[in-house]
Amino acid sequence: MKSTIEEVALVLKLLGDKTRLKMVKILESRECCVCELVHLFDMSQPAISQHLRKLRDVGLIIESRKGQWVYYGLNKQYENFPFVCTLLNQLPSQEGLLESLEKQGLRVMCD
Amino acid sequence: MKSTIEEVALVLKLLGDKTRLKMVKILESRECCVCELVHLFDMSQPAISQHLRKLRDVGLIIESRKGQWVYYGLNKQYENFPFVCTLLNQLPSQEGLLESLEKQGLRVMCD
DNA sequence: TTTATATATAAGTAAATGCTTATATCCTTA
DNA sequence: TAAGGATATAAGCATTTACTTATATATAAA
Repeated sequence: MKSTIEEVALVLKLLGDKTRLKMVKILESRECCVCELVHLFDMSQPAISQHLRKLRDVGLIIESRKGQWVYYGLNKQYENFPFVCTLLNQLPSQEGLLESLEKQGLRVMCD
Repeated sequence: MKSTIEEVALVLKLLGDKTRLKMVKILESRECCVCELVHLFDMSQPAISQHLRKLRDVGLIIESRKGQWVYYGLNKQYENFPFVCTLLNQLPSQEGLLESLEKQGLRVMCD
C-alpha cells in the first residue's frame, strides 16, 4: 500500500539526519540501551535521547525498560517498516561498531 | 555498491521535504520546465528555482535549456538513481497533476 | 532511606532551512 | 535595439533544527 507524499517525506526527513540514520541502522542489528548508543556517538546523552524520542514519536522504534536501562529497537509493526528496511539495505553494516563496544566491555547485558 | 551513511543521509534529507519529494516524483513522469512546476505548487517562482537548484547541485536532476525555457528531469546517470527510484515507487502517482496542467492548456511544448 | 546510575525533560542558542520580495540575466521577437 | 517572458540570484526574515548545560525522574543497591 502506498503512503502519501507527506507521510513518506516525514520518514525521509527523520532519516535524513546522519546521526539518526546510523542509529536506526545500528538498531537493525540488535536492540540497544541508551548508554550503549551514547558510547557510539560523539554526542551528549540528552542529544541521543532527543533523537530516540523523535524516532519513537513516529513509531519507527519502540522502547522497553529493563531494570534501570531503557532499550530501543526497530518497531516491526511500524506501517513503513518494510520501506525503512529497503532504505537500510542501502547502507554499509554498522555491526563492527557493536563488536568493538563488546571488546571494550561496554556491552550492557541485563537478562 | 553501498554508499556511505553520510551520502545516503544527504539524499534522504533532500527528499525529506514534501515539495522536493513531490517535484522529483513529477519529474519521474516526464521532464518539466520551471513555469510548469510553478503552476503545480502554491509557491513563488524563486522558491521553485531554489528547490530545483538543491536537487541539481547533488546531481539528482539535470537541466536542459530549450529556447527561453529550462527543462529539468531525473538524471539517470546519478550514482544513487536506482535508490531514488525505489523511494519513488513508494509514492502515489502524480501524473494526474500533469494531466490537469494539460487540460488547463498550461503545458509548455517547445519542440 | 540515602546514594548512585540511567534516562528524560527543560531551557537556551547558533546555525540551517524555506520561504518572501526585489532585481539581474538570458533568450526571443518585434 | 528595445521590450517582454522565463529563470536565476540576492537579501532579508521567521521558523525549525540539533546541539548544549542544568535539572528532574526512575530504578537499583547499599
